[in-house]
Parts: sequence; structure tokens; C-alpha cells
Amino acid sequence: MLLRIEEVLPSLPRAERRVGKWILAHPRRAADSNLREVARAARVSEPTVVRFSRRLGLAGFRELTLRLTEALSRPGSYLHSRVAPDDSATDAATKVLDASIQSLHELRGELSALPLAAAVNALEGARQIVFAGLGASGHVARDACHKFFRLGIPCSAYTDAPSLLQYAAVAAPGDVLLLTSHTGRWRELAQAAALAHQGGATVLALTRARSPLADAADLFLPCHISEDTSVFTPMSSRLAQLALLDALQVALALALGPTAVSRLRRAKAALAATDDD
Amino acid sequence: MLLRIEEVLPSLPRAERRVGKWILAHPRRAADSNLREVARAARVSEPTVVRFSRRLGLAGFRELTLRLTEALSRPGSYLHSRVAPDDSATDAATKVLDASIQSLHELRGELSALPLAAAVNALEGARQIVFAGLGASGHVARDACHKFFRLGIPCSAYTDAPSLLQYAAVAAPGDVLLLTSHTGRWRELAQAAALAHQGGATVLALTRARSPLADAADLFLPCHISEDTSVFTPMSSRLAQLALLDALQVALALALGPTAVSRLRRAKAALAATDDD
DNA sequence: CGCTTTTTGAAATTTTACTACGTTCTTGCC
DNA sequence: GGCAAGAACGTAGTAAAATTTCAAAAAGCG
Repeated sequence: MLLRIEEVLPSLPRAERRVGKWILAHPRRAADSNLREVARAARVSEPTVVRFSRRLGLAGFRELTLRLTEALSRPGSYLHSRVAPDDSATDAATKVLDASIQSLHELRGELSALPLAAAVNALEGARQIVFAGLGASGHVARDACHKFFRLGIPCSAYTDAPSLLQYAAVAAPGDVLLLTSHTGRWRELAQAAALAHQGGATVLALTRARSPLADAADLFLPCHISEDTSVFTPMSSRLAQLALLDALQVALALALGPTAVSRLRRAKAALAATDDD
Repeated sequence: MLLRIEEVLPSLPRAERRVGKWILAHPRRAADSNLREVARAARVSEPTVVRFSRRLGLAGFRELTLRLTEALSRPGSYLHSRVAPDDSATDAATKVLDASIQSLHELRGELSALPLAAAVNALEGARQIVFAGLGASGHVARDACHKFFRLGIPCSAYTDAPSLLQYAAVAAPGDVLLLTSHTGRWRELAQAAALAHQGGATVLALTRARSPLADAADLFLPCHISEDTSVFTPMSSRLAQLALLDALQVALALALGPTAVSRLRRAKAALAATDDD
């Protein structure tokens, strides 16, 4: 949440920026104060504080205080140790794993601010779900497809641009298109999102905030994880996406009710007969 | 906070106890609700809820909601993190994520006991690396393939038994076969492992200890993660496998030295030119 | 069984968050 | 450079939510 504020700060009007700055300077006090106190401390009017809250995508000031206390209660060690060339295999592995754990932690922290209920709602009524992603995200898409289809919903996955665009062109109401991308900047994905939206499908994006893809989607789940900028491929963020999709699937299963849960059980039993995987 | 409530519960008057019980049953909802909603849900009057808050040493209902969100934002706040049928989407998602984090933690703890150095050593001299897994593990295999090939080592992935067995039959010294399986009990995998071993290849297994596959492999990395035994598919253990492979790749890159690292950098740059994924 | 103490909810009160609207300032355009 | 359109901001009013008051009901106790 604090990162989020820091992020949007530059793009804010003067008075609202004062609010943001004061909150970043006194997060604890902000979390424990009421509207009037924050407004007076930041030397702005009360509505400005409310508008500031809304700008962050929250329902109002009330929710801002909640999200702040939440953010403050988490251990906030953002420092991830870099892998050094002379690390032993175990050292390096530990560091990588630490980074992964850290990113899941961050995701967990932001979970309550995500429109999960809306996403589940969209998926719940879906005639079919189409997962798509390019490159490394393609694996995520396929994995998700494999996972969701066990709920008994028709699912498919496209992992190259031509197939995806062809699908997007024929997308129909009732379809849910779930697009995955780390940066959200492949033009084809945004294009597919727009096309599918035109066709009446609901477009869900699992990507970074303020990217073309996020803008083109009906609903987007920000997965903006502090990836280490070293030479290695985006590993942690992919892990976070997978974990989020896991979570989404379980939430969806619950929403669909006993039928879906028993379907899962049967899918599992079918494997257990021979054995599992 | 939740523990505290549980603690004082017995010493509370009837109506207030109802409040406490309801909150323990629906902590998330309680944190997001206002006074009236909590009062109605617990079937008591509003002042009772306020009195309940005071009894806990808090300033009032307002502070109760804050302390609750705080408690919920810390992992492990639920001792029993099993997903319940009436969980909200966010509730369920949080629990799933907690389980994933937990499993990565466990893996991290066992890391130093794993033969990582030996695994890296085997991979370092490999002529080619072959990844294989069936079902859900197939995704893991493909993902790993996609990741390791950027190091400049020939890689391939097989995700069905016939292809895998055909490969195993022609495996040659210098090959490394990395097999992934949650239970390690698919007979075909153990068979492939044995065949490839006969051919002179090094067989690496990412699976459960004391399984047929583990026995047939030259080297095995136990990934025996305490998966929750609910109806849902093995999610956490797959995440752990992916994370372990991430770690292995980084460790291998270090072992291969500057060449591999610069290859990674170039692979990344190739994407960054257009954009990333 | 009656008196006292505690518990409880209805209603009143106060506090708090939010909305409508008008003024001021900024920005773009002729 | 001036004028219009729109954004930003605050004042004042409104709705809602939390808290306090108080009296009735229940529980404890002689």
C-alpha cells in the first residue's frame, strides 16, 4: 500500500500529493487517525483526503486506514540479498528461495486490496475460460488451464499471438479471457484484449498496473512484485502469478459450490486409482 | 488478537460471548463490517459490541476492526488454515497463499541437506538436459526446459509416457534426465529412469523420498512437502518444485561462470528490445 | 421472595465520513 | 493575451456510524 502511494504520488494534484506525502511520513499516525485529524495534519480539507483515497482505488477513507494498518503490521524487509558469483550452490539456492518467499509474502499482503470477488464472479458465470500468455507466461496460462478445467468449466489455453488473436476475433459474450503477462506491454495482448472485449467477452488481466494490457482489460489483478533486476529471468513474479491463480481456482471452486468441489474430488480420485500426479 | 478473544471468551456474559464467537468464526467479515452489521450478525445490540471491544482493552469498535485487520494480515494468524465452504474469496485466497508460503519455507529449511552441489555438477557437464513429467508435472518440466535452455545448453521436455520412453531408450552418456513427479509412483517414470540409466545418462529425480522413482534415479531431490490433504490438487508442492528448479538454474548459471550469465543477459536483452515476458 | 447488581437493548447524542455545490485556479485554444 | 472549459479544492450540509444514556430485564444473593 505504501509502495502504491509512493508510485502514484507524482501524478497527483497538489493538495492530494500533500496528503500522500504526509501519510508516507507518518504512516502509523495516519492509520490510527480519523478523517479530520489527517486532513488537518496534511493541511487540506476533508474531501481532499477522501478523494485521495478514491484515487488509490479504495472505497473511501475508512478503507484507507484499514489498508494502512495492514501494511504496517507486515514485516517490511524489502531487501533481497543478491546472488554473488562466488556463492555456493546452496547459498545461491537459498537466496533465490528467499526472494520467492518474499514475493509471495508481498502478494499475500496486497490480496485484500485486489478485486478477487469480482474476478470470481466473472469466472463463475463463464461459458468458457480462455487462458493466454506469451513466452514464459505461456506456461502459466497452460498450467492454469489444466487446473481450472477440473472444475468442469470448458477451458483452453493459447500461448502464441496468432492463435490468441484468432480466438479474440471470435470471442463471444459469456467467455472469460484471462491474459497473463509480466510487463503487460506486448502489443498483441492488448490488441487481443480489445478485440475480445468488443466481442462481448470479459477480459481479465494478470499483469502490471498502468500497462496497456491493464488498461484494455475489464478487470485486472496487479501482480507487481518487486522482482530483482539481476540478469535472471522473472522467476518470482511468475511464481506469484501461479500462486494467485491457485488461490483464484480455490475461491472459484467455493463459489461454484458442492458440485465443483465434488468434481475436483473425482478428478483426484481418477488419478489416485493408478496413482497421482 | 484472535487468541486474546479466545482467551477471554469463557469469562464473558452471554451476549458478549456471542459477539466473540461470531468474530472468531468470521474474522475477515468482522474486520470489513461496520458496527451495525456485526451486531446484527451476532444477534446482539450495537452497544453490546462496543462493550465487548472495551472489555478487550480497546478504545471502541473502531479499534477492534483495526486490530482485526492487523491480525489477519499476518500469516499464520489462522492456525487452521483449511479452506471452509463459507469463506469469502479473499479468505480462501489468503489461506491458499499461506499454504504456499509455508511449503516454500519448509523447502528452504531442507535446502542445505539436499545434494544441490552434486546436481549442479551433473548438469554442468551435460551434453543435453531432458525434462520430463506427466500431468501437472508436465507443466513444471516444460517450464524448466524453457528456463534452462537460456543457459545455452540443449534442452527438451517430454510430457507424455510414450515420448519419454522412446527418449529413454536412446539416452546416451552426457545426457541428464530430470524427472518430476509428486508421488514418484507412475511406473513409466521409474521405467524411463532405469532405461536412461542403462544407456549411460544421469537421472535426476524431483520427487518424494522412498518412491520407486527415487530409487531408480542416480540423484534425487526430495520435494516432500506437507501438502494439505483437502480435495484440491497438489498446488503447493508444484510451487515448491518450480522454486527449486529456479534455484537450481541460478546455481547452475553461477557454476558455468560468466559465459552463462552473459547468455542470460543477452536472452533478456533480446526480449527487452521489443518488450519483455 | 425481595433487594441489589449486572447485563442488555432502545433511543438519543455525538462523532465521523461522505456528498453537493460554488469558487478559484489551471490549461488549452482561438 | 484573453476567453472558455475543465480540474482542483474547500465550505457547508447530509447521511451514516459509533458511542453514551438510561431504563428494563435478568441474574445473583441473602
